Amino acid sequence: MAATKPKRIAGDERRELIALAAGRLFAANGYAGTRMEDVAAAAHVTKPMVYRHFDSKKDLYLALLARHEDDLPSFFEGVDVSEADRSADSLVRVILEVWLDYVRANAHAWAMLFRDNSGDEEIQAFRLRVSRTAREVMAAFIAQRAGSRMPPEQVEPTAELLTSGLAGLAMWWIDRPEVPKPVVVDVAARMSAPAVG
Amino acid sequence: MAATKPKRIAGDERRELIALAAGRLFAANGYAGTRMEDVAAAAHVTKPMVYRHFDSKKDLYLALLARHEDDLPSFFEGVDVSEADRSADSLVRVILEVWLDYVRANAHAWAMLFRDNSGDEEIQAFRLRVSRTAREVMAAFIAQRAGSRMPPEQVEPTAELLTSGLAGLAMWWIDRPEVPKPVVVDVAARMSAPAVG
DNA sequence: TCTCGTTGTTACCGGCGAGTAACATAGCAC
DNA sequence: GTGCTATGTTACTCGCCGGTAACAACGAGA
Repeated sequence: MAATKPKRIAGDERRELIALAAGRLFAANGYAGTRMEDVAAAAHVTKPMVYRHFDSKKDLYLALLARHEDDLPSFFEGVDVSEADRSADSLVRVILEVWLDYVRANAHAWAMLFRDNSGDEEIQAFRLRVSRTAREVMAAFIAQRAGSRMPPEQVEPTAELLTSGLAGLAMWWIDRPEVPKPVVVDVAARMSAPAVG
Repeated sequence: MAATKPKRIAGDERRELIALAAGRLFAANGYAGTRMEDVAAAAHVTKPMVYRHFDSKKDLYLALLARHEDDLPSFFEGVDVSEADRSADSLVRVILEVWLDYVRANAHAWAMLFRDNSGDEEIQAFRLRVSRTAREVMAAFIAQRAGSRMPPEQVEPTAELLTSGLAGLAMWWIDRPEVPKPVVVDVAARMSAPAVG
């Protein structure tokens, strides 16, 4: 739409443009919620061009996931490992900083790898609402218990970390019936302590 | 297939059987990965029966989500709030116990509300692999830093809680560009401390 | 026993979207 | 200029699956 005349572009370059567009769409709308025609349109091409570069929709999606997976370890390279002069706490903070930079710079990749995505807008909205409620309940609890010891602007992100972490821990436990409950309680209690201890 | 003769059952009862079967399938295979015909078969009925009780596939899915959402607060009722004689830490542990009981008893509901589910088996497998790798890396880090202070069987669940929590925190931050990075670093560092401090 | 509403089935429609065949042309090699 | 290949398009096919019409029979109540 920028150019009325379809511009001819080298294959490898076009492939990158398609991958880029597809990454955005998949991250935003999920696998089922993204149509190949949309991908093509977003890359300013038509469907057969997409299929010239990727065998199938799943192939395209998995290719993107694989690429992002390969990129992941690269963020470690940013960590300055001259930790001799660093306190333990300081090292962790450096790692977290680099990690957050990576996340910001690769939001699409992060979303594809870790964000939930049913593909349906209404369902998405419902789950967002549930998550928000859980976060609010948790935030209220944290504010009540950690109150004065935590800056207000840190309450919500702390609540998000805890609810997400506990939800993940729950799934982990569901998949491992052999793990005794006290173990999980101990873990959850210890990790919750900085927020609600 | 148990009975060769199709058994006649009261409407409300049938509706519950369909909801139950659908819950299992949706939790296991996700929204896109579940066909209405499968739901019907799992409830030992045919498709039109499902549509007699639920207007559409989405209606069925949302009805289940809504039901589970309504059930959620019920687990709080199990908490003995006579906290006067309880230490702060003990109260948190009681809450966690009750919560875990709820999770075990309602695994399908929990999975529908919080588990990611693309619907495609291969994609699912890929994401599981990425999560497992992340958990392993984190577990190694925790073992190295918290080493002697943590029982070995608690390392993996702790790693799972942290990776899930940080992934969630990252998504939260991506959606809120206005939040300054130091806030997120502070939160992540404080909450990580019990594991890697 | 006859009726009628409820429970159930078989056998279909229709559309959406993944994937493709066949054709068009830009532009480099010579 | 004259091919020849890589890049691009139009215009389809086709299967899957959500949803439905039409019909069958059970069994409670008269």
